Amino acid sequence: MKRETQINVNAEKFSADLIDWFEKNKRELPWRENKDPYKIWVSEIMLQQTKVDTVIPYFHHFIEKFPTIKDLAAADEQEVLKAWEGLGYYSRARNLQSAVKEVALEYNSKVPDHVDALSSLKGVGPYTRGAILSIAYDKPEPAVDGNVMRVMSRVLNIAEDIAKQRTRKVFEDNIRAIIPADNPSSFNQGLMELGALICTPKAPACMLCPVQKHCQAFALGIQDELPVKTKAKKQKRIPYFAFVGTDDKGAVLIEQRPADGLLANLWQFPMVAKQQMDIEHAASWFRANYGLHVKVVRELSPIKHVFSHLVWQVEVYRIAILGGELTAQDAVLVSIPELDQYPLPVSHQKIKEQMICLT
DNA sequence: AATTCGGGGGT
DNA sequence: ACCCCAGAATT
Repeated sequence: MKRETQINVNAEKFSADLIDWFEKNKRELPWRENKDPYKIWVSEIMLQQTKVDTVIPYFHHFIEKFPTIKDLAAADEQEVLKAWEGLGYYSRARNLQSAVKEVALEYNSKVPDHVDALSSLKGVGPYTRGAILSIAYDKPEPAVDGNVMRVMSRVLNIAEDIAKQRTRKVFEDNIRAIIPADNPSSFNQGLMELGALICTPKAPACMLCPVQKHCQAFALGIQDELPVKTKAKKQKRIPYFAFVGTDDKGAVLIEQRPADGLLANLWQFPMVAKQQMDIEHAASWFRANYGLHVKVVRELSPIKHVFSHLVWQVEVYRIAILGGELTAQDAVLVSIPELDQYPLPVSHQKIKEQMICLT
């Protein structure tokens, strides 16, 4: 018979062993220095689909630049994106600032401590909501991320596909039945820490596991079979041309990407899908789209950049801007030092490095 | 329910 | 290559 929750574990003893291990073995992380809900919030957004080691330097810089809700609410989006440059999933940064503005305006700059108010904030989903409520406000709410699903799929022997959206609810139901009211923060963080350090995706360190005696998968010797997760499909490859152009004063031509979609509002060197333009027609394409008279100088090193769902293969050309008047709305000519103010995706940072080297 | 959003590191 | 990562928004 199938049940909503399958509590084949002693909740009290499991929690006690988990929390005891966490308190003794937790890593010292910058967002664990205090319980400032704003800092917890920023860290949770940065940590979405992103490893701790990657986040740490970004977190330090971000908090130094935007120490409080009011600072972030008052900042230019451009500055926020620049602080996020290279971290990826840039809508996180834009949604975070949007939500912070909402908190500044509607909640007197205090991060909400209730489910409904938190959920209404942009970029705050079920996981982040639970993380803020449990870690910043000590409320016994589940915070189910990939770590938690991996750990609990093994502890409770749950074989549902964790790639499915609805599976998260199964784990939330189970966590609700186990999470202790007196220390939900260490419980939730303990599950994640355990997933990161011991109960790893491959070759979990079961011999070092503080909750080994509670683990169904270990008892059955099936820890390597869990969790069950269907495979993602292959990325689509898209070939592009990109152009590094400077005028007679050494100013560089860049353009801002659209406000929606991939790398929204970031800046880039002019780029066009190969499918849309033949390189023989580059000069007339620039005349038509930018109002500029250009000449292709030579080809630089191509860039290959892999995203979650697609791959850019970019042929890069050095061009000279000989004249004309810039007509493209979202394009600007900037000096090399000024270029540092503009947030570029990593793919175009690579192109920028090539250009700086050759200058 | 499936797809779209980045980028880095491990194996 | 393929996998994963303190997921959320959109379609």
